[in-house]
Amino acid sequence: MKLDILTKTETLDIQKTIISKIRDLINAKNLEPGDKLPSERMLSEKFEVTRSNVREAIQKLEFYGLLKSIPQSGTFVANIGVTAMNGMIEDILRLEEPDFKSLVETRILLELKTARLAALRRTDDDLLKMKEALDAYTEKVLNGEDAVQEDLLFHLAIAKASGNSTMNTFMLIITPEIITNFEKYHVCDKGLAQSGIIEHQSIFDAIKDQKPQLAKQKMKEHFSVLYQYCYNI
Amino acid sequence: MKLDILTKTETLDIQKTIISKIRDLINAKNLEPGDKLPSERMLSEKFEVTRSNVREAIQKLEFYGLLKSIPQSGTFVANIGVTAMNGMIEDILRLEEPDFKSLVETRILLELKTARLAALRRTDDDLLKMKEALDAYTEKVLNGEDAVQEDLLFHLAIAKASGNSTMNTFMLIITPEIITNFEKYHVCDKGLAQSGIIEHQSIFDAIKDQKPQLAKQKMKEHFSVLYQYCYNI
DNA sequence: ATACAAAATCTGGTTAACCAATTACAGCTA
DNA sequence: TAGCTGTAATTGGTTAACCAGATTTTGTAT
Repeated sequence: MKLDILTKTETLDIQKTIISKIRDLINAKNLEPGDKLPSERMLSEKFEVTRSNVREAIQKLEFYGLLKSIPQSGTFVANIGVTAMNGMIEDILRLEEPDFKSLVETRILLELKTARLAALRRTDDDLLKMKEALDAYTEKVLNGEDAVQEDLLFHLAIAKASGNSTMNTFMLIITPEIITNFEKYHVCDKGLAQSGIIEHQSIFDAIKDQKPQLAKQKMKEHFSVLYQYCYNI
Repeated sequence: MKLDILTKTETLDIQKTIISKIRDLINAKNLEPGDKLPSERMLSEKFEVTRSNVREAIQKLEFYGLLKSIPQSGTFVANIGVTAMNGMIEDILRLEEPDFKSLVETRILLELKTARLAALRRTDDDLLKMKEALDAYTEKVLNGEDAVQEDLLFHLAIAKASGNSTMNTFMLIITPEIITNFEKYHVCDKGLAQSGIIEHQSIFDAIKDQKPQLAKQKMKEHFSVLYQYCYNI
């Protein structure tokens, strides 16, 4: 198990090394947007690593929109100049694992906004989905069961109703990590679920009645405990 | 070229099919958190697809924190129950490509916050990095050159100074798409760069002087044109 | 029957050979 | 010489064989 972690960080280190070598190469050759990178085989030979490693590194840079691979043709520099390329690669290399405080802070930011937007834009279908999630949550809590999942599904339903696909995606990305940390730090073992029913209902009503400011306010109150907890960690 | 696009969407469809089949399987077998999925080979045989396809689908679900692969052991359901699993997979399947409006909306949300946080938390080193980015931007603009890259690097420097790694990551994710769309819709071909210098300087000063509310306000003014543009698309 | 050891099997990950499409270029034609 | 064509090399992607470690099964001795 310990070995597994070791090899994993080792793999990450190799990837970071390759990424910085790709950056150096782009700088050395003064590659502009649209220019072609050397082939994966050449890079793997030049860097003395396997082609798989090169591919993974390229895919990561592709995820961040810096490169673009085209089958049977080559890998190309995206529509970003050398300056932005250098800056962004440096940022990517220094990216650290998100801490819990950072996750909660971001979640609150996103959810205050999605609640407001949902009140403005929710369709009737959105409302139905939110109602279903709300009922499922309420039932679980009243039965004294654990309802962390239903809790978050209600929040995801709001994100969906916000009509903002980017925020929806970001909520999906942070949700599992939030759940993990909740369980790790036992955030929800504090009888918050009961009061949660009323708070969720208030948020739902505000969105249903299309009152954006109220929805945001109710969401803020819902998170007040989390705020507290976050600052005391 | 058209074929390329076709095969790409086709690949995505296959992946979505596999993901939903994995969901069905988790439901059918009532797999709980920590339970093991069938091996990749069995899944590829059962679903009548290649193992590569199965691996890609699993990796996607791993990215969203729903599964966890352990070498030489198996793929396991993460610490998320069936309910959340079902809801999140449904959301992931329905995720659409982010539209420009959604991107801009999210960017503004993030940047108002990172500006405020940067004013509260920036270190002297952060300040130095921001100053460098600011000077690079100013010089380019004064020389009449295109400075979109330097513009965004300044904003990324702020995100970094915010001390929130999640928001920093999200900024990195949306920045290239913002750039692409800026060029696509010619957002910046409007002589905004000149006024941008003053606005950037104001933001920098507010962060330097550790005035969070002012930093947020100045950032808001900086984005007012973008707001306008976003609503008129 | 039980405890333990050894071997066979099964796992995700890795590697290298293979593929189809693209590209570059040599050579032919007009 | 200009333009075309066919062939060979190059490309990222795919596939199947392979690897090392974990797991299960099997066999043996107590």
